[in-house]
Amino acid sequence: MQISADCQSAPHLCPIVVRGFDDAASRVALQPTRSARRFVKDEQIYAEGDRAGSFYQVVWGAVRTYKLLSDGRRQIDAFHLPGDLFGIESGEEHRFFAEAVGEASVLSFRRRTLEALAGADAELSRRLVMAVMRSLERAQDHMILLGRKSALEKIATFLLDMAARGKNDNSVELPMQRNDIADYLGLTIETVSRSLTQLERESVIALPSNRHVELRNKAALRRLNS
Amino acid sequence: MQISADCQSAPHLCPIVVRGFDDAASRVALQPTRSARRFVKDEQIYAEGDRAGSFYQVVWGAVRTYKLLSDGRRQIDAFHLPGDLFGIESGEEHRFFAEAVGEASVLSFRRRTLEALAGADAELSRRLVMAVMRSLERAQDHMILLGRKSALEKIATFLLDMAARGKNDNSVELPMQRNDIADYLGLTIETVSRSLTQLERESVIALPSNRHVELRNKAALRRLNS
DNA sequence: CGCAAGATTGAGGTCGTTCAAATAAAGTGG
DNA sequence: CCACTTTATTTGAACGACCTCAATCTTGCG
Repeated sequence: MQISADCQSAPHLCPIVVRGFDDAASRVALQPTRSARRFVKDEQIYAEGDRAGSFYQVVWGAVRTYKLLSDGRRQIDAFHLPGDLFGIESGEEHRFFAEAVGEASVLSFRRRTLEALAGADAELSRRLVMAVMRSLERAQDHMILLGRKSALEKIATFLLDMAARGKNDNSVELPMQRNDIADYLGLTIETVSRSLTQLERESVIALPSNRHVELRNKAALRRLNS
Repeated sequence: MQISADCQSAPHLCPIVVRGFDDAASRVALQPTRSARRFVKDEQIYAEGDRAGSFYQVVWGAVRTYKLLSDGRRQIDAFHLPGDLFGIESGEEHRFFAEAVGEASVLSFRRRTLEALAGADAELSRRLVMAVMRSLERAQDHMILLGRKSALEKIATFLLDMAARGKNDNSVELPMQRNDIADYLGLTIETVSRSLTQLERESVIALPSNRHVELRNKAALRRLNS
């Protein structure tokens, strides 16, 4: 696939640029193996233990990566939105499961290609470090949430984060259902639901529909965010 | 400071090699700014918000990195043992507090020096990615612990991890106190104490002293580990 | 419309916390 | 080395936040 002006007319077929990968050199270096692949809701992109021959970038839709305990308990470590890279590994195997949250379009890149190019291109390599570092920072921020925040604080942090990642600052379109939110925040669906209801009762948010949250009182959310 | 044969006679003055940084080139590249600095128990190495001009390597002792919520709740994200690097940042500021757990000796490296060298040395750069990736993997494993494991499972995982990192597989010398374990596992000191006591009652471990744990039944611990 | 899946709500239970007290260990100065 | 203080750890009892189980309500979709 060639990166071309078609990206204007058919953006879903082209790699979305992310901070740190937005110059011409990187775009060539990161040329995907083929055009974007479409996944249906809950379709698996890769499984834990799969050989990590590729990594991925969300074009549109959302992707969840998660781990499972032997008895089925699930911890979602991240939601990946358009532009986000996921599936980069240091070892030979994927350490998570990756699934489409809803319908999603995902580009894949050959890992060996990037490694070869990164070996020759120090700047690209430095940028790859930065991309991984950003994942690390997200993971680290999530640890204090999981370990030390109350249910209400978790929900507040989650909503503010989703708002910051979306287009509109005060209106959040959630790509995932309660199920996924619960497993991301280390809660049950019931507690997620009750917390959202409570915030709505207190007029901190409005819930016009299941997937749509209006942030009415961001100051209150920020106070909960600590 | 020169890397020399003195490292044999006075190892605490020399950079400890870590996997991925153990060849001659890396040793020169990672030449520390000065000899190891010694920190007393609970002494701060850097604070959240400090300019991240250096990063560090533990020579001996242990270091904790942690975040605080506004009301003082603390989440320790990692314990750093001899050989471990910490304090590598993608931005300009440190995102954690770092303190010596007990008495500790720590080497520091100028960040700008490494960045310059990594720009010229693709291999060193690739290894830096790997080092950061290993941190990321640790953080990701810790998320499922914090979000989905019970107190007993958390303690079991912690003990097995400490055992794997230490010299002796069945005898763990803990460098930190209950306080730190609690804030690492997202528990209270009381729950940590009760969980350890319970494992001792069940003869899964023995506690000859506060800081010393003998793993008597690793199979049982692994079962709890998931 | 009718069904299945998702979300909410309620009631009750549980695991981990909180608060309090007792015990043990580690310093400290004589 | 011992008495004394301080700090760390353990233990107990009661509470509470979140979970579990169950029922109801809502939404989405053939």
